Amino acid sequence: MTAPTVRGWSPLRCRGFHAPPASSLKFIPKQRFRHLPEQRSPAPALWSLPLSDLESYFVSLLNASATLPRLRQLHGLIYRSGLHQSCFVLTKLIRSLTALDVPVESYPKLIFRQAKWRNPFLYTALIRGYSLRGNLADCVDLYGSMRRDGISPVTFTFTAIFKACGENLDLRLGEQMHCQMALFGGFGSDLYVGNTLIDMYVKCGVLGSARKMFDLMPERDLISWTTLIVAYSKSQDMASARRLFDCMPEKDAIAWTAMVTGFVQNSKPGEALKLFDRMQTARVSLDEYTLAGVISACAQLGASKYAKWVSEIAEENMLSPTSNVVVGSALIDMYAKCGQVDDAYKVFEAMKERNVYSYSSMIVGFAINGQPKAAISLFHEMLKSTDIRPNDVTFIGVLTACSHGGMVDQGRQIFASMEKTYGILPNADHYACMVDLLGRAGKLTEALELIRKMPVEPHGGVWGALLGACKVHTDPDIAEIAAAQLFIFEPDAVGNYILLSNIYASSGRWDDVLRVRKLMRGKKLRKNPGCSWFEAKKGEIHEFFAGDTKHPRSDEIKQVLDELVGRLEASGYEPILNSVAYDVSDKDKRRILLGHSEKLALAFGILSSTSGSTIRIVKNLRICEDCHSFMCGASQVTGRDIVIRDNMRFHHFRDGACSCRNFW
DNA sequence: GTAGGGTTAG
Repeated sequence: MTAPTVRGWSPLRCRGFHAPPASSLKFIPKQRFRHLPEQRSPAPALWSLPLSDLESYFVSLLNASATLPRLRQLHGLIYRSGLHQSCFVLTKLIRSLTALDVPVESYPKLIFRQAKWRNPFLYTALIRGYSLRGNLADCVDLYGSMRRDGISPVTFTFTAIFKACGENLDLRLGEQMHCQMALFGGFGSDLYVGNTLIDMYVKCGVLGSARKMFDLMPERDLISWTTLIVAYSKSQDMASARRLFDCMPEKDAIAWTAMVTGFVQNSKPGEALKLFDRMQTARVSLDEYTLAGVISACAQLGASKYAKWVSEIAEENMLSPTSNVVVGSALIDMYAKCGQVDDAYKVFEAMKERNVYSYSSMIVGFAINGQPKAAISLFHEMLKSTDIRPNDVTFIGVLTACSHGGMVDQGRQIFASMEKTYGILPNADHYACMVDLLGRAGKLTEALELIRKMPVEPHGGVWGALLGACKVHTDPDIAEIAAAQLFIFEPDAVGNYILLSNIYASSGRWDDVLRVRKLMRGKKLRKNPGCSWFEAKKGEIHEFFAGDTKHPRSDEIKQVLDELVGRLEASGYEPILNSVAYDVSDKDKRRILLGHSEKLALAFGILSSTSGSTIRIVKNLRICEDCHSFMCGASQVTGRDIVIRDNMRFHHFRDGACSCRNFW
């Protein structure tokens, strides 16, 4: 055992004494001290020390003790040495106990009750114990006793209580305690107290009060600034977050990371990467947290050039996906979102440690890339050969897989097992998956019934799943019900109006089509122009709009497209004219269909890429039926793999078939 | 005693 050196204690000052070997602490029978040990005569060598030295010595032992049996042992020794009269030692003991999972009510409270003297720190240690477990009522009770005993609180007392108020979202009590604290004066200028108050107000959802606190603080540190930046970004106010960030007198890696991930969480991956670039220019070190945010930004962009770039950065910074579970899981998600599910699985396989994030990302990755069987089998493997328990997101992945794989019964079973076997209450998102599962299988009435009976309030996702299924199965009546709800939840989402209008168009209900168009005009909503992107070999992105002739190689593109249409028609392709939601001539419909942006992108892809390589296209809107059948045919006659990521999902076209099994 | 992270379906 190393001799302790805390608080001026030195072995040299205690002639003849050496710290006892660990084995000498074993002589106290365990059960005797289960609760409070009785006093016994001290061991001579140790107890001959002056009390102040003993105190320091025990505190150093307590600081180094991380297990309950060891703390019990020390407790015994403390009583035998007479140190149980020292508030300092007892405070440390209570703190060490509450840092473990020892319930405050049992052991720590007993020590507190038996203490001969109680000072503010001893009270605070127990209050903090309650606070750590989110037990606000007992925190405040004890604070009351403390005041009745005539003991003045210290800064720690208030930080513990404010933390508990934040955890419990109890704004009223938080404000009350804030006023109480003001009566004592002085505490308000304490940095820790100020920062904890900012955090409390943020957690309680009153950003205004948090900002006021921040503005009133006589001095601020990195934590004050970062807390507020995160609060702004969580409430989708990136402009305020950015303003604060730019005003920060100095920034550390955590502040930079908070800002980068703020952009990611607010679906601004481009901004996130720009800021990350600045972070690197400023030579700020990065860690797994930063990288996870950057990888997530790349995942949102979904372009493989970023995948390569970010993998290199990870390696340069010794953050290998093999050994770092956070980086590994983020990379799995990124590759999956770039449509490179094989690369995602390579990362997954190579990881030394996996957790529920790694498994969920991989399961979702398989599910959205048209490999439902792989997703389900990975789920079963996780249950069978690991101790990792699925969480709500894992079930989203599994249910999505069942839905895309048409496995209705299996989906129903898994959905039922969520609560029964895993204690996870299905939320509205899970119901959306079930509606999707039933809807894709053509069970539209059953899906509607499920929504009407669900115990949680349905949200836009649930009705959207139903509307999507109505598109696949052309059911304008149920579509009307779903759309009516969606127009309430998402009044400005153009896609829903378009979808309903397309369903009407497919059923030839042109009057209704016009009615929806009028509704859109009334709300000043415009259909987003269809746009597709193709990433060329060197990573440059080529953009195509529907009917676009602006590309420098437009003539060649048209030539390739005409040639392709010829070959497709020879093998039986017939344009799906229903996909045009305008009441125009068939000739015009054919012309409009041929101008769809993904077809232009495909033609350019064929023109500019090496033969045999996969053609990857990203599209801003949902792929139409005609383009879908066109791509199936194109993959067959050209022998090329085509991957299209539309705004809903991935389509992997190979040998004339799509991974989505024609349901999307 | 106080600040940053990765997985979510239509």
